[in-house]
Amino acid sequence: MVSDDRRLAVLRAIVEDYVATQEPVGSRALVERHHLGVSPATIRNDMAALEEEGLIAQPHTSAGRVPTDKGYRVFVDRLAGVKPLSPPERRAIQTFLEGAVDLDDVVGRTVRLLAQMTRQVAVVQYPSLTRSTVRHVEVLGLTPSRIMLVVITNTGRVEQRVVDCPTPVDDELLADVRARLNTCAAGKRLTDVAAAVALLPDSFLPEQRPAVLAMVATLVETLVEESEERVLLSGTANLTRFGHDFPDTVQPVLEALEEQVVLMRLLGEATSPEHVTVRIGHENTFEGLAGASVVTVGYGTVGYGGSEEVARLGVVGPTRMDYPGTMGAVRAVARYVGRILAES
Amino acid sequence: MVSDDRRLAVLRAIVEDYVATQEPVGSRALVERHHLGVSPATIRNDMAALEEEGLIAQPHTSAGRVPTDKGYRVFVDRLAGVKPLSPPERRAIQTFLEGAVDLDDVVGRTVRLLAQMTRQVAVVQYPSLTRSTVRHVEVLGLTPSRIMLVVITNTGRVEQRVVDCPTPVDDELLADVRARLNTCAAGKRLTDVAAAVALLPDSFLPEQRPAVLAMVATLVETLVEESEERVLLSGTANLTRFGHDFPDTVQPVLEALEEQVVLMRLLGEATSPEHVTVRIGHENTFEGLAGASVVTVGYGTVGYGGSEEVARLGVVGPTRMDYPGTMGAVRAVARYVGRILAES
DNA sequence: ACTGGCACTCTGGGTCTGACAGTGCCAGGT
DNA sequence: ACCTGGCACTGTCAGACCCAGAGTGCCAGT
Repeated sequence: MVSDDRRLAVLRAIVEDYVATQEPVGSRALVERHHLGVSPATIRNDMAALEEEGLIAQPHTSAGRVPTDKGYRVFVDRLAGVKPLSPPERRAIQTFLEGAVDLDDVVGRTVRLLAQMTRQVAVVQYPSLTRSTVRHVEVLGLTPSRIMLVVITNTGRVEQRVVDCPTPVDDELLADVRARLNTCAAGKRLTDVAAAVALLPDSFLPEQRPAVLAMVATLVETLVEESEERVLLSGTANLTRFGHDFPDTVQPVLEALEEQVVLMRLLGEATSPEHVTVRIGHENTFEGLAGASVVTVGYGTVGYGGSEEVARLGVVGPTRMDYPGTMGAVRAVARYVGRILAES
Repeated sequence: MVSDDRRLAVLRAIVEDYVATQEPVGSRALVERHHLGVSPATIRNDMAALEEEGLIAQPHTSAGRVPTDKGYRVFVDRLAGVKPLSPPERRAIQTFLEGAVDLDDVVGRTVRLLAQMTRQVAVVQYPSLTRSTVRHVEVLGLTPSRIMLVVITNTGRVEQRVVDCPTPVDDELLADVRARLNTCAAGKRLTDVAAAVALLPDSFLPEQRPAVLAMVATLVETLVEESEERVLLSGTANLTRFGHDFPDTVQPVLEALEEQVVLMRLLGEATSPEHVTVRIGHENTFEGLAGASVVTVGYGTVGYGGSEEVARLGVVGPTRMDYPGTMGAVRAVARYVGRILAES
């Protein structure tokens, strides 16, 4: 059918215009701006059909049409590509990220960059502990019975925890534990460390065992707990830009973004780890985000023979967002971050 | 003068009512709620005098009066005390904070707690590096020419940085550097470390010197740079609660809060380190915060013979806030955090 | 020094109106 | 079978208008 093609063209035009103007778009404006070679009346028929299918809706009788969540879905899936960035933009990303001095700085710069580029709220997950490996375990005596454990991962992340040992630990034992912990754990994936060190205490003298047990237990606990990973947020001020229909829209979003758990779910629920994932409006499981869309993608170290995803990043914005542009920005930033991480 | 006393009482009543109702308060309502034993007309005279002094103002002719920034200032300085918390509240603080497992957790819990208690935006500065001391420096070889430095402070904070050395470094040299760095730096205040390690490279063999120099330089740089300290933020959703006169009020505040620099200034500009400091409206140097008040206080380790301030925390809210209550909450939280930090 | 009374002024909310934009449908043309 | 022009209909939005209410300032009286 010829009309099916045109209907989709109309949908695309509606989405584009609505995103640009923020106002319901009518049949006349449509034929004027997009040089479809037909009359408004014809468009109206197509619009009626689109509305029938649930892809667009009108706020009230005799207002223009507005895309529904489902309409955006079709737009994203079938009508829009990912808009690649211009070379200058790419250069800007690269130079900005390359200035970072450590992992915190990389993540911090990334989140700010993303917020600024998309003019929306950006979310970046710290590189995952569970998928990365242990580079080194350090054991330090603070006092005879207080030990500090420091774990350093191959992504440059550092975790530390203080342990209260039941019995004092002398320097010799300390060095011993350090050495043996490292032989057991170094190079292992964090998820595998628990198994690797499980039998370690047995190889120590009985009177040393309680202290060693405490340390090992804390180590394992640290790795497990911290795999509830941290996320960084930036650009909340951008939310106020669409503050016309305020607090109803912004308040729940802000609240959602303050909940670590919700954030993690947002990032985690991606269907495909590799490609840019878009969740539109009610597709979000958290109801406060019913009016928001989330665009995410995995990023990670690429290069060691195949890409391995380490964590995710993305942005949160209103359903009426520039999907191609946002997806392009998110994807580009993810690639560059992955590259930076791989280098360090 | 007897009337001077009453005038202040009127000011207090106006502030309290306005904070409670968010609406301009008139002479009639005043005499009804606060049983001042005089007639509205008398109050009106007092109000006229207060307005003369610039302590209150009326939004338009024939509306009630609203406190000015200057009025709040007088209220805070002369009329209001710090409202102590109830014992149950104190217990709640304590148990909540005691559950923390490491420094990040302490700071994270603190900021969330403060936001929740005051129902405003909370800001907590990480315990300062510059005022704290080095507990341990760890030097790790990642590859022969890539070294990772890890600094652990007495507040439990960890900073790490990767160094690219001009020449390869073998394990022996590594151990040597580690040992000597620690003898030089351990126990020193971070600000003094630069001086303490300045001469260190000279004691190494000429061919080792470049590598050692690189490490020392990075170490010093880390300590200096990171003393631009980090701050944590929570409760931005609370801003929407007074969203009546929206974006104009909230937008600049959100923007200000995203700027690390502004945040640091906010916390840093306190006049007195020990006591709760309140900056009201235009007293804030950042103009985006002209409609906001900032309540801050220093916190730190107490106990080692005298209290030493380590960092600051506080909240940001509208000028029309409950000052006594907010000040009480801020002070109480600061005390408990200080105690927790001292213990660990 | 305080009070009651009075005239004045401004805001806020309610209703009403006309202009406007956009639709749905129908009848006619290709 | 599809497109088009025309027309009647419907809802929103902005402006005009008005009234009631709240609050003030001032003055004369106690």
